[in-house]
Parts: sequence; structure tokens; C-alpha cells
Amino acid sequence: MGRSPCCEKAHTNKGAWTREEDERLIAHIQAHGEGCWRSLPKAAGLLRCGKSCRLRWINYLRPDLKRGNFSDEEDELIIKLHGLLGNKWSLIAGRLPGRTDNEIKNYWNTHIRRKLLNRGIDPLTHRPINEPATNNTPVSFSSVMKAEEIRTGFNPKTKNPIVDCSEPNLELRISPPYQHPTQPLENRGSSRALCLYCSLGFQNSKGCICRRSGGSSENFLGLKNVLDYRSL
DNA sequence: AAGCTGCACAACCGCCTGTTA
DNA sequence: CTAACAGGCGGTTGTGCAGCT
Repeated sequence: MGRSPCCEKAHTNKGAWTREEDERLIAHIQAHGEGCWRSLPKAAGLLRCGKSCRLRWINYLRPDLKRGNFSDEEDELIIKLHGLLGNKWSLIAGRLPGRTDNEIKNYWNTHIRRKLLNRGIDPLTHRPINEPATNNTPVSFSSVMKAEEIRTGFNPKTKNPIVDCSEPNLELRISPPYQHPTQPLENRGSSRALCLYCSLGFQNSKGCICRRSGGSSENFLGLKNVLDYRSL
């Protein structure tokens, strides 16, 4: 049994949005809020597919969007997040306020890919292009896990459980948060950990919350919900 | 000036997932 | 439990524009 189409395609406009369509969509969302995209076009008087309205709003019309060039810090953050997450553009976008997954995906494909290639780095693996093929595997946290950690599911030194949030095509494993080497040993087993910015090497970033809140591993990379889900 | 090429980005398509009846 | 549905996501395509020949 096939799925029904998301909307009646025979009577919908396609292609670039007009100013009038934008204004209708904005006015409707301002009046009624987001949600129920399927019925929105009819309610707003638009001859558009609900999906198209959602995309237009999220990627272009939303008032909190930060338009304009990406900063160098944003560039580096995208590169580091891509190294960790792969093509999970929505997760990456979640770490860049005001940027959309579509915008980041386009920016990656047009700018950053070339930037990495110019640096001699493979944009897929984040490894040097001339590195031997045998080592040409995606970056994965599992690569730094010791055999005993993998076998027992616990870090033999800290006795902390190894939290595994890998997904079929993500190859991402999260081990207990990195502890500052200077931190007293007796404190290392606590929940205090580096924030995302420090984890990615932006210790001096204004976004760093380590010093403000003491940090927490609870929402590392914004994956708290994923971890909670996996632990069920 | 005309044609060609490459770039940037908006938009579409098809699939997947979570929710609901 | 299952099917239908709505929303979300990533890959891909289409289009406008600038630069070059």
C-alpha cells in the first residue's frame, strides 16, 4: 500500500516564492503560530504544499535567522562538528544559532569542502588525503576505546560506564566526558565536565559555560535526548 | 555583445521516524 | 498491532548571476 502524497500536487505552485506568498505565510504564522503544515496553505490562502511552506519559513522567513557570511569561528565549528557527526546537518545547525541545516549544508558543499581540499584534508574522513587507504575510515570515538572498554562496557580506570549512542551510519560513540588533567583525581569521577565549546577546542569562546556553571555532561553535543532514549 | 562556465543558494523529492486512531 | 498521517531530514536539482573568453 503506497503512501498518499503530502498534498494535492495538481493545484500547487512550485519554484521561487513571490513576495506576496511570503507575506501571506508570515502573516498567517504570526497570527496562528507554527504547526499543522498540511492545513496551513489552505488556511493562509496559499497554493503551496505544506512541506514547501515549512521549508520556506524555516530556511528563509524565520525572524531569528542570522543571514550573511559565516565567521571563521563558525567555519571551524562546522568542520569540527562535521568531523564528529558527519552529514547530520540538523544537529550541526542546532549548535549554530540563527543558521539552518539547509544553509550549513549548502555552505559546506560550496565553501568548506573546497577549503578542506585546499588544506589537503579529505572532507569525508577529515584525514589527510595522502594518508594510506588502510587508515581511511571515518573519525570515530570508538577508535580511541581500549579493548577492555569495548568488552566490559566500563572504563577500567574510572569504572564509569561507556555510554554508546552509536547509530547505524553515524559511527559515533560517546565515552565519559574528558576531564581536565589538572583536576584533582578525586574529583574526576564527578559529573563536572567540559562544555561543548571546550570539547571542540574553543576554550576562550564567549559561548563557553564551564566557568559559569561548572559544566555538565548531561547535554553533551545536545544529545541528551538521544542518550536518554538509548538507555531505555 | 553573445555565449559559456562555474558558483551560490533556494527549493524540491523521496525516504524515515514518531504519533495517533 | 497496524496503517495512515504529519513532520523532519539529507541528497539532489533548478535557477539566477557574475566572471571569463
